[in-house]
Amino acid sequence: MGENDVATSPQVLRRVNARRVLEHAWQTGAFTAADVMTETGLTRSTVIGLCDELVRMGWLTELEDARTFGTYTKGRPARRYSLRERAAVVVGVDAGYDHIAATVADLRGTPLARRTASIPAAGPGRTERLADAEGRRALARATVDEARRAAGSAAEDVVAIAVAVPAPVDGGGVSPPEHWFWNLTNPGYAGLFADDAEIVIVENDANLAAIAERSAPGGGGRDVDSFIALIVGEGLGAGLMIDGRLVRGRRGGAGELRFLDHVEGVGSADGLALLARRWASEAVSSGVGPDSALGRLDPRTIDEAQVGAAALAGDPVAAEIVDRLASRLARMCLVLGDLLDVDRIIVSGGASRSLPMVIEGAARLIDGSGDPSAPELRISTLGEGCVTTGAIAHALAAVRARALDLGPTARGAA
Amino acid sequence: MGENDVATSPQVLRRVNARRVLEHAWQTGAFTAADVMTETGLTRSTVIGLCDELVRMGWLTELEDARTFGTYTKGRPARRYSLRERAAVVVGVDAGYDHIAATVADLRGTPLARRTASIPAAGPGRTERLADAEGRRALARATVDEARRAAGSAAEDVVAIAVAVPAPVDGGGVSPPEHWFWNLTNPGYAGLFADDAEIVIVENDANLAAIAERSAPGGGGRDVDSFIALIVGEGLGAGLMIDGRLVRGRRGGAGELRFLDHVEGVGSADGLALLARRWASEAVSSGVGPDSALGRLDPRTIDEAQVGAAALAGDPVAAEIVDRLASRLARMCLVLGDLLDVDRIIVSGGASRSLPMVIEGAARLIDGSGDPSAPELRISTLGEGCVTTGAIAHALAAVRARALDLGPTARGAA
DNA sequence: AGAGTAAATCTACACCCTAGATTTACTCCC
DNA sequence: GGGAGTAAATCTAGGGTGTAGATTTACTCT
Repeated sequence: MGENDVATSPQVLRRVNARRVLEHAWQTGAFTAADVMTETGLTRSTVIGLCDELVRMGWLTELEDARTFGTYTKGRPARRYSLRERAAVVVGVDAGYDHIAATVADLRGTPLARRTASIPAAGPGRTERLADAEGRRALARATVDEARRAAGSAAEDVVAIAVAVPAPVDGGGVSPPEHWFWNLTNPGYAGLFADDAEIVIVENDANLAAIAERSAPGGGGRDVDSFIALIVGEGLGAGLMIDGRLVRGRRGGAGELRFLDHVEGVGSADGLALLARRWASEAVSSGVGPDSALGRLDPRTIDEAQVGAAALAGDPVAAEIVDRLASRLARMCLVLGDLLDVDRIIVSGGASRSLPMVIEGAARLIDGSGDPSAPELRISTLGEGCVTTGAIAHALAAVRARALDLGPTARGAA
Repeated sequence: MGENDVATSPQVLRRVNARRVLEHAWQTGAFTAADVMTETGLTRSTVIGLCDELVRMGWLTELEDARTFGTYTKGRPARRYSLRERAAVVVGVDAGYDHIAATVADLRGTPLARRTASIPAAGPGRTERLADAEGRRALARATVDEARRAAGSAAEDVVAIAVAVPAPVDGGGVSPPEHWFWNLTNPGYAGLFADDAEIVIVENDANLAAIAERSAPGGGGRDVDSFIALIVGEGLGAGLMIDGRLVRGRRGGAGELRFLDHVEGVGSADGLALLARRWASEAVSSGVGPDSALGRLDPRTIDEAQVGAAALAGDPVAAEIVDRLASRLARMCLVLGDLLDVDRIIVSGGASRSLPMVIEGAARLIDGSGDPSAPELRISTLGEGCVTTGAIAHALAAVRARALDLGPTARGAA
């Protein structure tokens, strides 16, 4: 009755081996049958059969330039295959509170085009943002479409979309309803893009940052499989990568840091940027000595970058703020490191660049704590695009996992 | 050259399907080929072939009493198979600070024999224990051997041993060297039992409690796959079961609660029993009113059970201690629940029985906190044997995972 | 004893992989 | 330019594993 339903049979083997070959292609660039043979232990006949099948499906291309390419020395030249990077594209969306960015990437994660849109503040006070839920949905869709067109891709080429939001997200892409901020920043993106791609993922931004760091050069890497990606900016968010996998929790809320309200020496989950501004503004309002350049700034528009710059220049008021922030961050990291036993905490987000001395100071405090199990604190090497990189990586991982199930319709023409 | 090494071939399928059949046997009791067919989608021929193979290996027995058993109505009676529960035994060891208990169980986890030994206190002050590392190793071995003999099992019948210790443990069964307590309570059990069974596991006790709760009636269960097992007694330990799997951390230290030192309203990772005694002793020493029965006790030997009993009897001093403990526990649970987004926190360990009002009080405080994401606090339904149950479950899980690899020598006579 | 029934067994047959012989497509060298 | 030499590709059994469906078997019920 069912045609391609159960099939607990030899055919399963074929699928398994096809996956292995495709996975090899994904990790390696151009390759020959011999490469796959040594890695998988399969016979040449089998490997070539599988490769041809994958070519027919559209996932691989045959390169046919063994000679042109320098590798060949003697003997019959090997057929060379490689992943068809442009068989489809994925879109990584960073949908923050004050901006939306969409990046289109090929199947290796190489960015093809990027479009960003910022959501303006309601006033100079920098707190409320203009766009409501509906506005955000429209903006997200427009930004994604623009990026896709800029990449020269058709709508059917998009096989996966991953959206990063600064809110907890459950397995179905839904954020808990209890917090207005979460409802605003995740206004149903899963439903919005449901028809645009076979795979649609909505995920917490810090979780995606953690995914990005896992494969980053200075990040998790092969040896380090327990770490936390901490996004510091206006707020705080943590992505928990423990034992090589993401810890999400019941409704995706693992890594929420409200509990810092109750931690001595921290007291709130406010971000470093927010606090730097607030403390600087307070200090200036109540008057600072003439040796501080901060005193010449307007306390209402003071900026965390200004605090960071002043601290670097040796300003005593700014230095004190940096110290307070550093000890706060250090305490936070020690607490998280103790409970979750991670090797490393990797900091990204706006404040990691505008206030580098805070991270450095906290790292020194942690090193000096004498705790042998204390985590190592690092600044992300990925910079601004950390979250987007993670979204693309996550989307690609989903594509890889389901590659053989995806209908050929979704993957452009051969 | 190698005989049974790679084998990326049809034979793999056979293994996969054999595992599926064996897994069915493990979950179901007596079964027929038809049962497996509906569950796996395999053909009768295949299923029967696999069953016969598993019988030959010793994992299954054929029952041959389709008629005797009431089930049969019409048609040719089906052959009935079932797991050979006594094909091997596993041992679960609860190696605490002040006691060692070994339970021998069959392949379904049914306990066959149990032997316990307590490690006496060095003095009436109840702090230091007599046995050193070497003494503990000897005692553990003796207790395991006695339990095994009591179960009527030969040494070769033991296929797996799981040891629960109140210390963090890494993947190799080793505890971090930095803490004397950890070195004392895990004096190299992995090496000690290495030759006694094919599978030797050393694991943190709270982690094993979490494993036990997962399959307990009131515990995790199918619907709840994020929860924390909290062991309260002299100290505190947490087993983190998030998204259906155990969170262990770099060196097994996830769930260590030293960070509570820095949490307002908690302040230390001391256990409820310890604090109950300390606070009661302090209160009595500094004098209590005549309406408190505690005043008649010797402050040096006062016991947490006495505090619990007094509180139940309405003693005001005890009630205040209980209240303090409850608010401490509630705060702790809210912090853990917030960071890890768990459905439930399940409390076990000595203090959950001697101080039930503390748990109840904390549960009320959490309910009353108005936090919609707050976890539900429950007392474990497993009682004393929680850790042992988890050790057995964990050992069995390991056996099931590797069943087909285990040589037939390890599994008694047919 | 005979009909009815459902499990067990038996008999193709398709698929997948391996192993080894053979062929092919090159380079290198005289 | 025409052989070695070489390593990949291809071809040809052959074994293992599953399904599908006809046939046989072991019962119960009448």
